[in-house]
Amino acid sequence: MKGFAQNSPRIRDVADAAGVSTATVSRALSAPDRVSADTRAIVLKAIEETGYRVNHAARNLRRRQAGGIVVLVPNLANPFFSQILSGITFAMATSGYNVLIADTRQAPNAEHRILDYLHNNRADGLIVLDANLPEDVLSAGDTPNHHPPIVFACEWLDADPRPTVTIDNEEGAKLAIRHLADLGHTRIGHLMGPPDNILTITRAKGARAALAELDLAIRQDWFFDGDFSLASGAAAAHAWLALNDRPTAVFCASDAMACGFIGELHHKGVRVPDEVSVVGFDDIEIAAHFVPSLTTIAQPRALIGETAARKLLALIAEGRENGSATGASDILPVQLVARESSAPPR
Amino acid sequence: MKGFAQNSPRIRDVADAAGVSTATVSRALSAPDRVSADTRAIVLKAIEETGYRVNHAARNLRRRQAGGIVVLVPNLANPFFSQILSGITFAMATSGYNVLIADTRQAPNAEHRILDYLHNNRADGLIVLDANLPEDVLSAGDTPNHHPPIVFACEWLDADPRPTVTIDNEEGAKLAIRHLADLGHTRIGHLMGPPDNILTITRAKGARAALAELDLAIRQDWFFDGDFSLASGAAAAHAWLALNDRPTAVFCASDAMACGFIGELHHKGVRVPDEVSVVGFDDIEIAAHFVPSLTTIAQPRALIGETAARKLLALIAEGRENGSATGASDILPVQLVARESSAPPR
DNA sequence: TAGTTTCATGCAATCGATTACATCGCTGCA
DNA sequence: TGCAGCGATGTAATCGATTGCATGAAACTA
Repeated sequence: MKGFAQNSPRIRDVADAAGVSTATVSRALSAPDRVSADTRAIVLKAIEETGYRVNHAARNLRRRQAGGIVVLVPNLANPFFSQILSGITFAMATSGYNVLIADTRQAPNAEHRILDYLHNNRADGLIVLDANLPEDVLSAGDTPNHHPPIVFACEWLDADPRPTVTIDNEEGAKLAIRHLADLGHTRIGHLMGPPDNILTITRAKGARAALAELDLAIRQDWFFDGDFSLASGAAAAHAWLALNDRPTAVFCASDAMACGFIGELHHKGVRVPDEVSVVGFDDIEIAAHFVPSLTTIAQPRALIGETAARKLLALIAEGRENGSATGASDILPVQLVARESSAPPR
Repeated sequence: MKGFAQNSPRIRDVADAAGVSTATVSRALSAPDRVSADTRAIVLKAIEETGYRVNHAARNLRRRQAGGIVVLVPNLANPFFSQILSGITFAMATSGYNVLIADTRQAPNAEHRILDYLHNNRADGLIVLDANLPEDVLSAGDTPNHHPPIVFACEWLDADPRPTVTIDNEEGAKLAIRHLADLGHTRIGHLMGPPDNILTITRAKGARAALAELDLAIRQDWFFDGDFSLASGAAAAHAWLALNDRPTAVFCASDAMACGFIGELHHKGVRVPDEVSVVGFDDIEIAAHFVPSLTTIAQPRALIGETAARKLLALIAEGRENGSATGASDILPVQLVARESSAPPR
């Protein structure tokens, strides 16, 4: 036995069964209006009877395409991305393209494998959720003709012309700060993401801008370092506790950090929002069920994935016909969701 | 312009550059010891110079394979699965196989597309994380030669001979119940998953067995219905509150439900573990940071994914050589992690 | 030294679907 | 009646890598 693929019917078998040529069968499938209605019916019946399935390898070879798109995820184990993936697969479901996922931070030689994806094999397009890839991997200018279309989602490269799907991060941060100020807080801190990350930078910028608008203090020691993770949120709790002069509210750049922060404070006997108010960012599913439930900036994760996928499909189709690759970018709206973790200061 | 793939070098170009035949180039890549060391070096250099990348469509066509494996996930948006996926992609990274993901509960006509995966195209193997697929889709007996190898992970079909990678669910449930009993609880309830799910059944069975061993009450009204989700945990909180005669501890079949349960009780002013102890199942990342931190049964999710992937690779390789598809199954160990959400009854 | 084996390599068929081009029969118009 | 035009279909080349078989050289055996 050499495998299971042995005796599966080919397009030739269908053609014979239907009494037509393979070309007609092929057309009945991929260009239905190029065959007469009668013939199409006969072919479809023959396909049914033989149990024929197209061989994608052959189709892709002939069409000079890969038949799939690749999603580069910084960390698959991070639940934040699962709903984005869900949106992507949803939008891709009817497209005929496969969805491949690759974890960019995963050994071994991830970099080499990503290059493999980029150089016009394996993928007809890419959705990149990680803008912190090695510089050269994503460099825009070089040999543009050898890259499949790319759409950035969530994260992006500054001053890069390629299309992106993002949310209004700056506005989100402002909403958070204003919300806390509205509650009466005047001493507001910010727990940031990883240093080089564009989201970190943008959200911190928004936070600063809002604080400035409101004439509130912007204190370096109230801007805590983190990396979006639960653990870094817990670590920030210690930093907060160590301060002599503490902010009465902290805006965290991710819900995960907010949960870690609150959880660790709880262990130390500090109550939220009684002693400190907390606002998160993302509105992950657990946010509504956390104790206390988490005030946060909601971003439409599934929609981000869906939008990015549709945009990529459009780019692929466009590139097939002519070369006018438009790089329009979408900015999806964010929304403040007020819950228990934020309250007026004591 | 017709696309980006236009002028990418073919194996012919490499052969010309190296002054050898295409056969030799091909062998230098896929069977290095069939060419002399000298030739191999020359070929590798030529590949480097030309920037050649194999065309996977052509390779797969010739090799009569799909070049990828498919993971069927019941719900991609559920973070529980992301770490399993992470383990799978990790184990697959060096294999040369692509990892495709498909959400089995996603419109439209998901069923049809799954059949597509099953019938020896697109995928050289499947990892199935959802044992509740339509019967006929996964029926074991029919036309076995037309199915690629399948490995079930997490969930499985009862009395199905195909290989599975699971954890010891029954033992996990027993650990949870015994832990609560050790703390002094005698009135213990169980929040279950979706009715037809094999995990629900097995964990409930383990819970019942442990309660029986300990001579504790097994009360129908203390077995709550759920579906593994946060929302169903919150709903169960209302069921618990509605009881006149309440259990002092509840073992939940998933961490998500445990969090939903605790969160909703919190809203109603009921404190955990003061008024009721809670034990979860899964040890998702947030469990350690929840308020209160969650006592739970840890299962090695990344390892499950990794094990399933390796098993599948072995099956694929095996099927290529001879037909002895061994169906050995792995049961990975679980572990109780005691945290704050469980304490002696008042 | 002649015969046999082994190793490295080349030649060319092959995987299965798509599609440019050719063909054929009709319709419609002059 | 004759011919352009059109729609439906067939023929056969093609996509690019792999691999069975053949070949020639080198190494080994008797």
